[in-house]
Amino acid sequence: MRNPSEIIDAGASSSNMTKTPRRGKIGVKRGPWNPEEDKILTDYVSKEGVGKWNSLPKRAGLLRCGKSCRLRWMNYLRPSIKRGFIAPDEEDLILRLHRLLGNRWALIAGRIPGRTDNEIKNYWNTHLSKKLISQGIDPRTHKPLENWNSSPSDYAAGGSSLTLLPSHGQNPNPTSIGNNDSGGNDGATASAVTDHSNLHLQAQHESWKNTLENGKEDVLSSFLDSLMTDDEYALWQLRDAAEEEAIVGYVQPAWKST
DNA sequence: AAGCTAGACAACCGCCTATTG
DNA sequence: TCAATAGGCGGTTGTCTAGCT
Repeated sequence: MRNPSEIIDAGASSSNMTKTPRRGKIGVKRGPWNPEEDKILTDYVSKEGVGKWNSLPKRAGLLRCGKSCRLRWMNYLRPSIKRGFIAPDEEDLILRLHRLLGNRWALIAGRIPGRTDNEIKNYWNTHLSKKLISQGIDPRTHKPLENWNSSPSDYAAGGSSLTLLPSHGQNPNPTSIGNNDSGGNDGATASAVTDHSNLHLQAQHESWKNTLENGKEDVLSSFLDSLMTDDEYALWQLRDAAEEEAIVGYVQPAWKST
């Protein structure tokens, strides 16, 4: 949160303001929203609908920039938003999705009803990344940290129902889309990626990556839906979808290439 | 009681992409 | 085809608050 709301005034200077904004439009209020502003925005959006954010403040009578209005609505005022405690199953889903998608917060939030990208991003940065680190797992790559020398029992610490080590005996540290380009500590885990199901998961990720890059959002969507229940099922679903939609040839699935 | 510190998270910023004229 | 604009996203900042010393 910021200072008590401030309005950027044309005559303001760094000497007579408690804090000089890094940048700001004249006559635009910044900082925390108050209940009156929330009500104005909520009333306006419920009457007129969302969109045209840039002109909305003027039309609604708010001294805010359009981006700020949009953010406030999307992250806090939308009726569908579920706030507060993140349940263990939600946490587990966030971890699974992050392992696949990396820091694609909006994409992750889209699969978790009632949660916003900002909320998930904050939760990740303040809770989950630290939890993974404490368990010797790199939160960016989901691979074991190098030089992490805690005892194995520490992996079990944490107390939640996290499914950090996926069921079905899959590779616990598959490549994380978008975050694995640097290579890094592959040596520590290379030997682990040997069994059949691990190959399946690798194929799953590779294929999904290709799918995303080529805009097959419908396939991606069904794939992500299936993540809610079962990774292995997800693999088969993706595979079937890829075959049916003739992605084969369009994008060669990883399981076809071996 | 006062000061300090770390955690939590709302809000802002800059960049990128899509859309429109 | 290009430029302007709007919308969306991820990274980061900075304040508040609770817990500790």
